[in-house]
Amino acid sequence: MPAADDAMPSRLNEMPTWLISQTARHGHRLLAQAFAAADSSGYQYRLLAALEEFGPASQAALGRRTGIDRSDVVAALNDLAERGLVDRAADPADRRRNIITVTAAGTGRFQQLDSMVADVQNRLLAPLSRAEHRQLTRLLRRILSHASSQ
Amino acid sequence: MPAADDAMPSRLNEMPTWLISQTARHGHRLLAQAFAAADSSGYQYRLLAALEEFGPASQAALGRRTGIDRSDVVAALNDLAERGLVDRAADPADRRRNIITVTAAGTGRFQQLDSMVADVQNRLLAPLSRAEHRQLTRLLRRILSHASSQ
DNA sequence: CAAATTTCAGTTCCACTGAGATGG
DNA sequence: CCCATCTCAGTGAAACTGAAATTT
Repeated sequence: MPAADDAMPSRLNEMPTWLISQTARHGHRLLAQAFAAADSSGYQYRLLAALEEFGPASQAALGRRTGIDRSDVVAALNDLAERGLVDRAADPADRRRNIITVTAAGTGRFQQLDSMVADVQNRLLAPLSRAEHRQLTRLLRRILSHASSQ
Repeated sequence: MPAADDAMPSRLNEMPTWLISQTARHGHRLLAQAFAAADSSGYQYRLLAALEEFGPASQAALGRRTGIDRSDVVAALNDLAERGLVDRAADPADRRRNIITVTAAGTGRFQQLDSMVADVQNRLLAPLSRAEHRQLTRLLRRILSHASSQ
């Protein structure tokens, strides 16, 4: 975090990578605080979101959909399962796989986390108008789709 | 990194914090690769930039100006000093302090790193026009100045 | 045989914390 | 006595790697 009382090198404040990473840091801090206060994590939220949207899935599929590493998927699902937010069951059709399913409690939890996350978005983008908000997401999506097509 | 062949939960792709952090990740990867190829680091670049712009300074001041933690400043300056890119000298006026000064070699190195970094900016923002480029930095600065005034 | 899945153990990078030693 | 500075050691989160066990 740049100190308020000491000027940053001016190069940095004009540099897109710097502005983007500072903004990402700030957003990440807001999210981390919110998840910690809810005794949860970004991994858990992302896994629940994938399960809500696509239905039951194997752990490997969840990892691919959420961009979470296979090892971290295991750990986050252990936590979700201990809390009764998801069920883990062997797949009868392919015994290498576990099929992960959201429980009713998991759906409730997800909705709670989801509105918390939406609130963070609003706080982060508070200084922007709706039009600017859309402008920003449009520009970022352009950069990302160009990046992934490389 | 989201897999190309598996759809992300649509919520995530509409979420500003997500888009910002993915973009930051991509920029960070590009920078890390470039710095590694030049056998340097982002910390070293930031420290050299602060020294170039503001002149000799104590380690604590460098840390405040660059947003680098005091511990990490020590380690990065050790590396820069070993390579003869900066000089460390005790401050005669305040013997708690080290005064850090860039050497001529350090200035040359900085200019080399600086053009490398500029190249990364251009590659990251390649899909945007100049006007969009300015638009993006303007929006991010608005978010950050609002964030730091909280 | 090769390939995919789950799991565990460990690594790397970055930001940060705590504490000691020195000095103002 | 309190505060600032420099340093070292270590912590914690996030992303990742390697390899073993199982199954396809």
